[in-house]
Amino acid sequence: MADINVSTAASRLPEPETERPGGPAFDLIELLFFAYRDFIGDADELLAKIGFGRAHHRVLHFVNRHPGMRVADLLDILKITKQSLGRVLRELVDDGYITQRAGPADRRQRLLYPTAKGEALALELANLQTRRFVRALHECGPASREAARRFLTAMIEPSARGEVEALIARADQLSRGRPR
Amino acid sequence: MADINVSTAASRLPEPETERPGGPAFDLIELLFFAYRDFIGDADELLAKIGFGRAHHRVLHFVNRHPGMRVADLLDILKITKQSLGRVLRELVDDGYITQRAGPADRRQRLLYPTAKGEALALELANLQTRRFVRALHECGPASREAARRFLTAMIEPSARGEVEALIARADQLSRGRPR
DNA sequence: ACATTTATGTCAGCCATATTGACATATCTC
DNA sequence: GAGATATGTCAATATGGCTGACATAAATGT
Repeated sequence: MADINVSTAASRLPEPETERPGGPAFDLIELLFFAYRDFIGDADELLAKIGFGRAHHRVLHFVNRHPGMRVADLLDILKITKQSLGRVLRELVDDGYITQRAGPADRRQRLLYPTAKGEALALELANLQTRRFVRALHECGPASREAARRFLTAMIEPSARGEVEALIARADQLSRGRPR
Repeated sequence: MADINVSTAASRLPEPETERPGGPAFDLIELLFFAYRDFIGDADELLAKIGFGRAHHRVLHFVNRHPGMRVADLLDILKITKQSLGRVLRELVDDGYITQRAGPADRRQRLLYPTAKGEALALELANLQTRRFVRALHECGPASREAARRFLTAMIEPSARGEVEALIARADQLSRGRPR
């Protein structure tokens, strides 16, 4: 990052960088911006190698977390249209990362499952991002994982929080059913 | 969010949702995903009303934080090409949010400044996002602001951390020079 | 049984944001 | 004056969204 050409006289004060209590939290805004950029960047690199983008990542991630989910559920989580999902999902199916099976009770449904190949990729991507969390939380001390969980949860729109927590709890229970 | 159609039998265990210590941190990954989505969503709504997108937001934000910055610096922070910046910057200038002035020392430079209108919009956007931080941190207790800062900083790629911290410190010093 | 609704998919066209490559202009530096 | 630098612009392309319209199969309701 090139040096920003601002008044050279300004570069001396070593004061604490606390901003006015009532003012905008520019520091947090920017830290979250850059943190998220690097967090997502971990996956981007790997995805680019196989010709996929973030859209593929999101779809594969949620299908892997909730094997057997319906297309409608995926659309609802991702908040995109079925047309947008269409191409991405087709590519994931064509390349053998996801399979579709008719629902046992309702045969209109095309339930989505990761293949072994899909699971492997999803895990590889999650491991990359987990590594970043683990490193960061290690720097932040022992209780920081729960603190981070609480903080991130609190950042979610209150009206959506319940759904997100339920989503995570459901997936955790699913994966507890089929360990390692 | 529609209910995800998974085995109904799975929905009973009220166990703690801690995952295996060594496994992927799916919960954190998803919490950050949804937290960032809502964080950016605050601004998206306001931007949509005036026909702008996230690209405009990013440009306006950094120009407002570093008045007088060069185009090259902006490209470097945003990590986009000048062609991509081109349209967005032109629209911001045409609509009176940003002005360009030739550099006093080097007249090839087009230093970027927010107009009063641009400052107002940048502040409004930052206030929206700050409100979310304030609410979340209030839920997390008194020391959580510094904890969040440390956590988010730790999430940034170590090689980029110095630059980001310097960027924030420089902007804070700039704004300290022209209070409220 | 038939009409309607639902779950899914697909075609066509549009928009926003990014990319690469080539080239133009003004200005600074040696 | 030659060359490097800061910026801008044109053209073509990719990705990932969108809306609207329409198609098919299967479930549901009367």
